[in-house]
Amino acid sequence: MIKAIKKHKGAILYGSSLALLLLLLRWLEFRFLILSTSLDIYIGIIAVIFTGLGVWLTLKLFKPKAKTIVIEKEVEVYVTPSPQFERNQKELDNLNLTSRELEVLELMAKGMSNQEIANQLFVSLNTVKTHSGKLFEKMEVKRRTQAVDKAKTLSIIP
Amino acid sequence: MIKAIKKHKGAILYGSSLALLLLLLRWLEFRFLILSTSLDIYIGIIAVIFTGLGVWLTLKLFKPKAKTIVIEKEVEVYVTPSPQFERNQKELDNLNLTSRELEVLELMAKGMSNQEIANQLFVSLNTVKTHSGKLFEKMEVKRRTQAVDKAKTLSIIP
DNA sequence: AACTGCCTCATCCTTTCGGGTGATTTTACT
DNA sequence: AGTAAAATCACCCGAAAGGATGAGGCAGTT
Repeated sequence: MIKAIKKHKGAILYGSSLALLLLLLRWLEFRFLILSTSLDIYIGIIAVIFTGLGVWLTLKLFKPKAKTIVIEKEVEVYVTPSPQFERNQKELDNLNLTSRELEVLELMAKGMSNQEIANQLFVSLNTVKTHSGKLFEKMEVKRRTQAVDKAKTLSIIP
Repeated sequence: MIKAIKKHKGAILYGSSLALLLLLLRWLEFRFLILSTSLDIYIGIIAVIFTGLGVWLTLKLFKPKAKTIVIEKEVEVYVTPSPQFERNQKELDNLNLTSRELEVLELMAKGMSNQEIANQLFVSLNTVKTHSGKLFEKMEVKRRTQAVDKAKTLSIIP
C-alpha cells in the first residue's frame, strides 16, 4: 500500500487540469452573467474550501505513521521441564537470509512441498523455487533436507 | 491497449469520480432551485460532500506510510546442561518399522539423497526407494521431509 | 513343505525438486 | 532522483523423489 504520489501524479495532474478547466468555465460564466451565476461562484468557493478542509483533516489525523519498531526484550529464564527453543541469531545473521527465505525454510522444515508453501504464502510456485534456490546457495546445501538439518543443527529453527 | 487503461486507471477513476460529483452538484442545484428550498441546506450538503471528497482523495493518494509489522521479540536465555537424546521406544514400536527402514530414515534425516543412502548401505537405489516408500506408508506421510519432521517430533531420531 | 516377514532389485510412470536465466515490480536507502 | 536489494513470476530442462507393481532369495516359524 505504499504507493507514492509519483504513481498517482498522473491522477493529480488530470484532476488539477479538470479543476482548472472548470474554474475557467466558471470565470467565463461569471464575466458574462455576473448576477445569475454569483451563486455558482459561491458554491465553488465553498466546495474548494471544504475539500481543502477534508484534506487537511485527514492529513492531520492520519499522519503519525510509525515505521516498524523492533523491541527486543531479553529475558533470562531457566526452563528445565519444557525444552524451549532459542534461535541462534548470530548464525542466522551469518547466513544473511532474507525474511522470505527464512519463512520458506521454516515451512520446509515442517515437511511442506514447494506448492504447499506457495499456497501458504500466497505466492506462486516459481517464487518459492526462487527463494529456496537462493536459500540453498546461502546455506551451501544441495537439498531441502540438508537445509533443514543444518538449520536445526545451527538452532536457526526449532 | 488494455495495458494503457490499466496504467491510467487511477487517473480515470479520479477523473470520473470528480465528474460524477460535479454532476451530483448540478443535480442538487437543479432540485433545490426548482423546489426553492433553503439555501443553507444546500450549502451544508455541498460542504459535507466536498469535505468527504477531500478525505477520500487524501486517503487514496497519501496511502498509509508503513505497515507496522510484528514487534515483540522475546529472547529467552536459558542454559541446558546437556540435551541428550532419548529415543522414544514406544512410538518407534508403534510405527513397526523394520531395521532397514529405520536406517534409511536416519540417513534421510541427515539430508542424504536416496542415491547417497544406497551407497552408504551398499544396496541399489531401487532398494532404498522401496524402503522409503514403505517407510512413508507406515509413518503416514507423503514426503521425506515430513517423515523426518515427524520422526524428530516423536523423538524417534535425534 | 508351506507360510510369513524382510530384504533385495527391477520397470514404468508421475510428481516434485533444483539449476539457470531473465524480467518486472517493490521497498529501502541515499 | 537514482540506486541497490528484495520480492515476485516465468520458462526450460534435467535430476531426484515417489507410487504402483512384480519378483526372487533367505531366515524363522508352523
